[in-house]
Amino acid sequence: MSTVRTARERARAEIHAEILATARRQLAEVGASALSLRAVARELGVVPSAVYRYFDGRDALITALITEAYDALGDTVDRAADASARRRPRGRWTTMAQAVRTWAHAHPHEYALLYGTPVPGYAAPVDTVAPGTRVPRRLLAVVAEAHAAGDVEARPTSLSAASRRELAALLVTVELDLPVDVLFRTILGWTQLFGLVTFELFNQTRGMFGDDAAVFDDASTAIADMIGLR
Amino acid sequence: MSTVRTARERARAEIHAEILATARRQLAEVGASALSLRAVARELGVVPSAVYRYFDGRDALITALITEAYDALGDTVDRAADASARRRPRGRWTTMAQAVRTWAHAHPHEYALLYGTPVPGYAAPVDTVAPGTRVPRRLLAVVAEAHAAGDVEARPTSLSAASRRELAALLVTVELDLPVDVLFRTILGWTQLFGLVTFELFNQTRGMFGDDAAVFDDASTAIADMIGLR
DNA sequence: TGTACATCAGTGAACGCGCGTTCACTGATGTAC
DNA sequence: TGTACATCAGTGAACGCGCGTTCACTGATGTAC
Repeated sequence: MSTVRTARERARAEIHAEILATARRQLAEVGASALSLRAVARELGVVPSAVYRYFDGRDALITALITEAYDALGDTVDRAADASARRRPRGRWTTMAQAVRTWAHAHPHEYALLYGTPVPGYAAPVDTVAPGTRVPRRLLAVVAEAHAAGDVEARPTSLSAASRRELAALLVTVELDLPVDVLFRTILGWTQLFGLVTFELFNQTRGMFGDDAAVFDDASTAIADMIGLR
Repeated sequence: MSTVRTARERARAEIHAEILATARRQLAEVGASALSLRAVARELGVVPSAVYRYFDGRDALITALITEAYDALGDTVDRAADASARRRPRGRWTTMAQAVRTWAHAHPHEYALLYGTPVPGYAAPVDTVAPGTRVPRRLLAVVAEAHAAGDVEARPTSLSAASRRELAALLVTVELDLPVDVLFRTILGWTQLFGLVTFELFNQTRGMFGDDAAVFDDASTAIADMIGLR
């Protein structure tokens, strides 16, 4: 019950971290679907069953990696948003977009784990939902700040009654003061952004452009304009 | 050398088709990464090595499935484009978008095979590239028709010199007469469309809306507007 | 400070599973004369 | 029309692999008195 950690506790925390780090390394190398508990144990120089002292099994390991990855990307986007806090909303958006793209290219397998085909036989538990919403939440928050400052152009967007209802409900959930149209366009921007990154990473744009980065640059600006950010 | 097919030839073609059909069925059930040559053989009531008479191995089987799936989606979009040939470009676009979404929801694992995480250890051979470009080509063709008919709004789009160069080169490749801006916005629309469908299918929008279809409807219209289709 | 007991990290062996691919073979189908 | 040979679809057995998970165990660390 003391705050002093015993040697055992310290060792435990350390090895827990080492397992995660090794799993992360292997994820980066072979991808999620080829990630194996046995291989992690092997690399750590430990018998496979030993890992069970720390994780309930392979699924628990993957869940931990998903959470970690969502948080890593979330931190990246937060940093981009914070660093550009004094810039115009349009510039903030493109800064965040760049951050997402750069992270994705630096961590393709982590990105695939989050935004690619769901791992077969694995059902994401509730624990991963909250970190998974960090990026869209932050994007929305930045747009909401811009809106509050009068920096989002009004722009007529045709929406069905059903959509308006869905979007209004969502606004209540995220607790933001935003016109339904702006929320809608921001969601479009969010999906557009990740659609682009996914296409790039999964080779759908293969050979389309010699310089993907340049096109992405203009694309993220175009998205900011579409949303109406000034 | 005769055009009359021997019994052997007919049997061969039939079994080739049966293997593919079984593989397709299993793909739909368990997904690409869990697709197993042995399981296919088992379901066909044949010994695993027998499949090698028809396909060079698991990768060849997957390649065939990818090609098939691209063509199935390509046909679907072509049909949507043809069926809406007399409508306004804006309506054609949303019709095609709906077709993509409907097909994806009806064939989630096929969709994942095409647009999800690349299958680990599998390198898509050149054969799959051509069918893989059918959809974007057709989308572009429809926009080009609209442009020729004066049904695409001019709209200033800021593009870097590098992007303009890339896009101009692409225009030459696809052999279309289209302003660079319109090409750019169409590509954005294409990625946006698939970004939406992917997010929906891979559960990124989980619990965001009660009625995804309604929002998608408005989204595809918004994309058509963004492109400038009348 | 020293002893007796409880905790728990890591071992080692095993279970049961499925996979892709190879290879020598049998026996039916097709072909040439 | 009938025979001899060539082709080739499918068999059966095997190779070698790796996987996740379980369980009884040993021995070191921690705790209570």
